[in-house]
Amino acid sequence: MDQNSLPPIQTTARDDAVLKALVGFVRAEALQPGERLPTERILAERLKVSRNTVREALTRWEGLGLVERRQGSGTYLKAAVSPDMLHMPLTLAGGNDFTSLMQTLEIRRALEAEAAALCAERASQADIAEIARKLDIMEQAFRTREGMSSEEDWEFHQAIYRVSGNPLFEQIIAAMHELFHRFWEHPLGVRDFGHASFPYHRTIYERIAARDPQGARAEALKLISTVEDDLKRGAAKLKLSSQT
Amino acid sequence: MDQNSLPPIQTTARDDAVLKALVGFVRAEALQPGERLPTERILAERLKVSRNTVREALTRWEGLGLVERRQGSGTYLKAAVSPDMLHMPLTLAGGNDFTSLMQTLEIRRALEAEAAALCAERASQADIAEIARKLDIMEQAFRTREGMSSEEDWEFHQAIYRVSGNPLFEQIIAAMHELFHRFWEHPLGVRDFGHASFPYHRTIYERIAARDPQGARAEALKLISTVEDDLKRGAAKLKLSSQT
DNA sequence: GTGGTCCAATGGTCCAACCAATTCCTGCAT
DNA sequence: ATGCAGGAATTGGTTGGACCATTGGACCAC
Repeated sequence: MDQNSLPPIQTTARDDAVLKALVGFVRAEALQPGERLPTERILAERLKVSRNTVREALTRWEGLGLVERRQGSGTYLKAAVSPDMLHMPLTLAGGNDFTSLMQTLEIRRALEAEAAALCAERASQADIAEIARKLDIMEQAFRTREGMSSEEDWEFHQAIYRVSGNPLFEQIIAAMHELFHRFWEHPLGVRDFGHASFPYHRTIYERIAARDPQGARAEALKLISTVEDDLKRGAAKLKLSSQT
Repeated sequence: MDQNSLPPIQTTARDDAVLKALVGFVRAEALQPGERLPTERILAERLKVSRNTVREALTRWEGLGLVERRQGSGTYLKAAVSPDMLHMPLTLAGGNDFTSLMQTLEIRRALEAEAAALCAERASQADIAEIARKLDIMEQAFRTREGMSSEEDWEFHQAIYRVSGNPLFEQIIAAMHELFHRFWEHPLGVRDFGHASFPYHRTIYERIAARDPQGARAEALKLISTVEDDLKRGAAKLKLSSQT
């Protein structure tokens, strides 16, 4: 017998019910990400549950990154919701050491390469133009400020993830990017960190514009490899300085 | 001015502090997954916070799958915790439909290819022998039972992830695998689902044994492509049958 | 305009009680 | 002794009400 044919009965599931109702509300009102949803007090009154129960439900959504709560202001939708969402919370035991950064980077290499390939397959002319725009901004920032800019660089890559047509790429890499962000400035004391990756941004774009998935994948792999090299260089330097 | 030089200050972070304290407690007591942690009332008293605050913190952990709460029994640890965990809650819109499966598969293709390449770089002779063993088991199961076996196939791939030296690969793919396990059996009614992927398991192994990262990556990409084709075939079939 | 003050709205925290599920122990019947 | 019904204690789930801290806008003096 399929054990799935007899799911456990639900006697009480207050907060789940609250979330279900909230999904219905968001869809009924056609709320977009960024908009504010009703106050906890109003929700509690309307749904005939305690405010604490509402809060537990919202806490869960906050943990999933679906809403953001701002004291004194309200609760705001952060992502689109749908009745049949699947949640896949991953918790990775990792630290701030060299090994963790390297492992994270390997994941990013995998996803970056695939996203670039998919992007080259699926990009419309408008998409390609948008990526070109982000590339220009990034290159100008590079020349003006004499170095890689986290912000504009990140925008460029995000554009690629978005055009790939698969939101999971952006979600996963965004989570890792947050972890990386503090080191992105001057990781491990390497001054020109990221310089070597600069030219590959344009080559990736060119392969995408040429609708060449294999080429885009190859260039993305090269880009991440330069970052890995920078990281290794920094680690070696750190090891050396600790020996003195 | 670097906008990072003025980060937002943190005035209150009660529940975060609770979780931090809880991490310390778990490590101090060397609690293993499955063990019970103190009751909410005791935690509230010890930490000098309200029980509500404790509950909000535990709700977050429950959402992340770190603990399990059983009414009348207690709260139990479900996974190892560490001070510097990285949380990556993924949400895929749409549940069991074709699009979700496809998007998940694209992520898997990215990770599978990279894991195979890293595996080819780093595998020791013992590692290669282990993978060969898993491959033999899988191939025998295929011939005996006249079809792909989820179990043995999964074991083979897991072995590759493990040898890649990066635990993140296995963690991420395992989360997705668990989520879609029910569909891996006969997804969308395609009988011989996965048959086409069979020969590529051996070719991947051969490229790994030959220490050929590029080749291993290419073979892994081919393997996932066959699965994608199967999926598309199933979707087309479904669409056709729904039109009658 | 600029800056300051006040105030209402809103999320954050706290408390005390009760409900519901679970666990465990007691005591009775066998 | 054994087994089992039944109740008491434990524990998470829910409720209602209160107060605190932050926000953002309205209003005002300069």
